[in-house]
Amino acid sequence: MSVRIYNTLTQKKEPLNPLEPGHVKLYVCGITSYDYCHIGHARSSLVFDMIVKYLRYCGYKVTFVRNFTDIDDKIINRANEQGTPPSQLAARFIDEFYRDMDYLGLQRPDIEPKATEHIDDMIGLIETLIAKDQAYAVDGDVYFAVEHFPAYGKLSRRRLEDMQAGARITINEKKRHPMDFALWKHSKAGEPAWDSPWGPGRPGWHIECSAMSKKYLGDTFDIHGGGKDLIFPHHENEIAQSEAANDKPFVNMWVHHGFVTVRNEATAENEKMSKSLGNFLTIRELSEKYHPEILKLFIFSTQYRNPLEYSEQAMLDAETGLTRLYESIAGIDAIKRKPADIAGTVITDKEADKIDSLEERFRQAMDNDFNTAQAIGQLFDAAKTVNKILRKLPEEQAPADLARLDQAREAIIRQGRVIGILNEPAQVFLERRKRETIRDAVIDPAAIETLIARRNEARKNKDWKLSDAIRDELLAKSVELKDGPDGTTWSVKRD
RNA sequence: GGCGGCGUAGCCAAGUGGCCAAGGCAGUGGUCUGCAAAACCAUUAUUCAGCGGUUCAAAUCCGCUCGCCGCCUCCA
Repeated sequence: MSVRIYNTLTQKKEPLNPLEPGHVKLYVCGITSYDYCHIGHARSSLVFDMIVKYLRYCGYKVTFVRNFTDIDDKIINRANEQGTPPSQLAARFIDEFYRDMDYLGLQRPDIEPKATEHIDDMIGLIETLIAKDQAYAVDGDVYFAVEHFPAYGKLSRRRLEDMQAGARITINEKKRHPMDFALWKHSKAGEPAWDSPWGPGRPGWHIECSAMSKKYLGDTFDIHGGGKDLIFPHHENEIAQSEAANDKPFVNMWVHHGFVTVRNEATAENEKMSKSLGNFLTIRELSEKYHPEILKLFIFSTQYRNPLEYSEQAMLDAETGLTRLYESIAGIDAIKRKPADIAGTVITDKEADKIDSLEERFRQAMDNDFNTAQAIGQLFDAAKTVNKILRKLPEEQAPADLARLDQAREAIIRQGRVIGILNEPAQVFLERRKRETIRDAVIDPAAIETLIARRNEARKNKDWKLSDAIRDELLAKSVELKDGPDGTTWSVKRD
């Protein structure tokens, strides 16, 4: 059994076979730092974090590189609008990015190279391409000659002729072929500039990834990832640059995740969330409303390659589901343990098997191109089994049953953490959730406790009318009561 | 126009040719409860957009039709 991953290059699921056995080298295109990150960036970060976590869980050593594009036309334009130096703007949004990543609870990649710190590497690569007649300099610019690279289009499956037909290509007299793309751009007065053999300028967008991946991962590495929108032109161009320069295959597997879409109220249709459409929701906004694990459960409830529609309702569903998992764990934590000296068991073979096979079923789902949706289904299935057992657990329990429940608890948490959830003690999560929901309640906890006491007094006197009146009163304020064997507990109902 | 993808229950979403088509949310009936809530049990797609084809066998493979989305311009 092995991890199978969908490779955009071959359009097939393929077994992962690292060039260096047991060591996966992964490069992911990171952000261009000129604005706050949106939920689409969150999906990207979460998906690759999950992939890294899962591969490590499987025993692989993973070297994970993710870059920052900190010099680019968009950065320059935005900096000019705001009257700040581009370098300052870029640095600021890298900080903001880290704040978002911390909210999501993500580990840092092993290496996070910045474009501006690798200008020399890029210049070296461009010189190699010019020497090989794969690139040419014109008036301080350098362009890649796509016609000199026969494999151009192999990732995005398009031919040069087809692209020209419908493309919106800006006419550029300097280019020999309309699809040639810039490796180096000469700088106008006042723009950031680095010295180069072609005069002062800055790198084109694509060359940084070719240069930095080569530096940190070598000429050929295992996996290169990014959003589907990067397939063309960004990744296509990276392949062209790297393979033309190195004369070696660039990347073995290309992994691309799908978009987050959002409903357009005007057209009632889903559309990609993007800056140009102005319909994006920032991670910062989400962080004010939702626990990060809710966002993760929402994002991983769909396989990473499929589109994902964001909605408040979907987030509320995810919250309900996450709470369900935590409550199941809390149920095990709350067992009043009185091990009895009995060999018997209340756990059926089928239930025992559900628990014993959880890890295996989880791995099967994840091995199949990181099918988190299916994997999560296995977690819920296990939680259901746990609940079933808890319900029939006697006051004095068989040690074997307690051991099995502890095993279940451990297994659910361990698998959950691969997708970034169940990181907190269940009680902490549930208590905090309760506190957070209290904020929305129109009544304070002390008053609730007073009412509960009055109601329990009424119940003792079998004054059901008063008892129900108090319960209804609290329910009207979204406070839900639960009468259990150990007294009455309450929670805030969300609607 | 070129290329890629999607269409599975009220909603979300798995399904790598062959036991009863996972799982979640919502719903319904029941157990429990003074009544509730939670939990549990049962139930909710004789069917996988439609039509053909391949096969002993297809949601899964092939073709066509319809609908939707994305890329081809910056984009996760």
